[in-house]
Amino acid sequence: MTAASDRAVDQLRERILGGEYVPGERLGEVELAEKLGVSRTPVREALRRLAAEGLVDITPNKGARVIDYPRQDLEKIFEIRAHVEGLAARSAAETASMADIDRLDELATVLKERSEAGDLDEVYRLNAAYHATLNGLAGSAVLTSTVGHLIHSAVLLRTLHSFDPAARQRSVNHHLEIVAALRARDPDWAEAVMRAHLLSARASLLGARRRDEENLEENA
Amino acid sequence: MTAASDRAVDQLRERILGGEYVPGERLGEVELAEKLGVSRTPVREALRRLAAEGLVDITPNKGARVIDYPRQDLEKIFEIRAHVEGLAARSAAETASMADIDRLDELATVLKERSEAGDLDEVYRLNAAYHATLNGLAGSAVLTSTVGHLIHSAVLLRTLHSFDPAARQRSVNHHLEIVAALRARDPDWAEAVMRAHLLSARASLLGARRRDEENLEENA
DNA sequence: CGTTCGCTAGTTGCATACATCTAGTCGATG
DNA sequence: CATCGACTAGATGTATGCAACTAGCGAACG
Repeated sequence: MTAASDRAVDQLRERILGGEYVPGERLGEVELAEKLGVSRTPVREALRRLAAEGLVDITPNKGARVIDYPRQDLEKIFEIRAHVEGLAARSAAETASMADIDRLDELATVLKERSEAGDLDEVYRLNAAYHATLNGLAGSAVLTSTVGHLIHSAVLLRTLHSFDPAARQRSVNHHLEIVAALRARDPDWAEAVMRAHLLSARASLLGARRRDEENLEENA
Repeated sequence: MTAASDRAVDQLRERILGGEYVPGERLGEVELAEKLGVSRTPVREALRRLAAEGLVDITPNKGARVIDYPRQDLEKIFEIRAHVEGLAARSAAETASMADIDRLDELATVLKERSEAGDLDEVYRLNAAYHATLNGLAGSAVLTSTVGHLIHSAVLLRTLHSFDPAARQRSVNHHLEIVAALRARDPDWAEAVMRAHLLSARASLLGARRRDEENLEENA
């Protein structure tokens, strides 16, 4: 479970989150083993671990596929995140060090730049890093791993792609405002903004779905 | 990942949750393989899956141990559960069928009996079943699996053992009240009781810790 | 006497061979 | 001609052998 298996997990995760494998796509063991230059054993391990992270779905005797959540679940994910990450933001406001907050500030600032430049891929990465960092500051391994799964599922479905420019700007501002709340050591404020941030994302998602359905009707 | 591996997972989970292996205890692959009558491969699979469920902790090249959360994390777990299962109760109040509610009612009723009879082992089992059922009613696989991990960690540490009789009776009453809220189709009520239920459990936990520390001082 | 190096036993990680299951195709039969 | 069944290729599941790593002990050296 060292070199080979770890590398397999990292590479697979990156490829899945990077969109190289689309949701629902089959992930054959032998194919992956050849592509990664290892035997099937570490590949199996990797697939099991990714299943644990919620990135792939394994059916006995039938193999692994990239997970494909229904849209409804995705909305639920944002509701849960609104609560759980709200808690994390609250904790962070109470315990984070100045160095931690500075790091978060840096992420939020660069994120704002990249967003204004229209570099969506980088916005993804930074957004994930921002949330992962903040959740880590809550200082509870349980909380971090809990939310980790949820974030993966969301990134997977390219949530941000559905954002219209106005929503994206709101999102960027939320990130900065949360940093301000942390600096002010104000748990209530931090929690409230984080909740707003994620519920706003959820709303954008609903809007995107409505647009998708309308487009479908047009093309029908 | 069929017969052998599944059986291994089920047996190990039962033994861990049943307290046969205590937190921190080492879980050697060969030993388990012999005990379960299979080879090391399915045992390894099983350990990885249990790690995914949050029941064991695997360190590369050093093997698996039963997980051992610090008390602090346990409190965090109940905070998160209060939020997430609160959501689940809300959803259930909106969508559960009468048959579902009857099933939950049955569980809560038997649980009350067993609690009054002092049968704590059975109370554990029924309590876990009650929460698992209710979370399942929310109709979101994501939510169910998210909370599943959290519940495992809690059961693992024998939370209920720390309950004094008064707290246990409160807990039993909460279960029944939630059923009533579901029958009334009142999401707000259901959510509020569930939150109270879990925050009450968290408070009992804090009380138990205080008692433990006092006992330690006495024995010192 | 304490520290460090090397050895050894035991465990985990990886690769490979074999067993079992699934799905698709071809052919036989009503 | 349609349908059912057996066969076959390809995949996953399991077992086992070998390699690499960890930890613990003991002896040699400073």
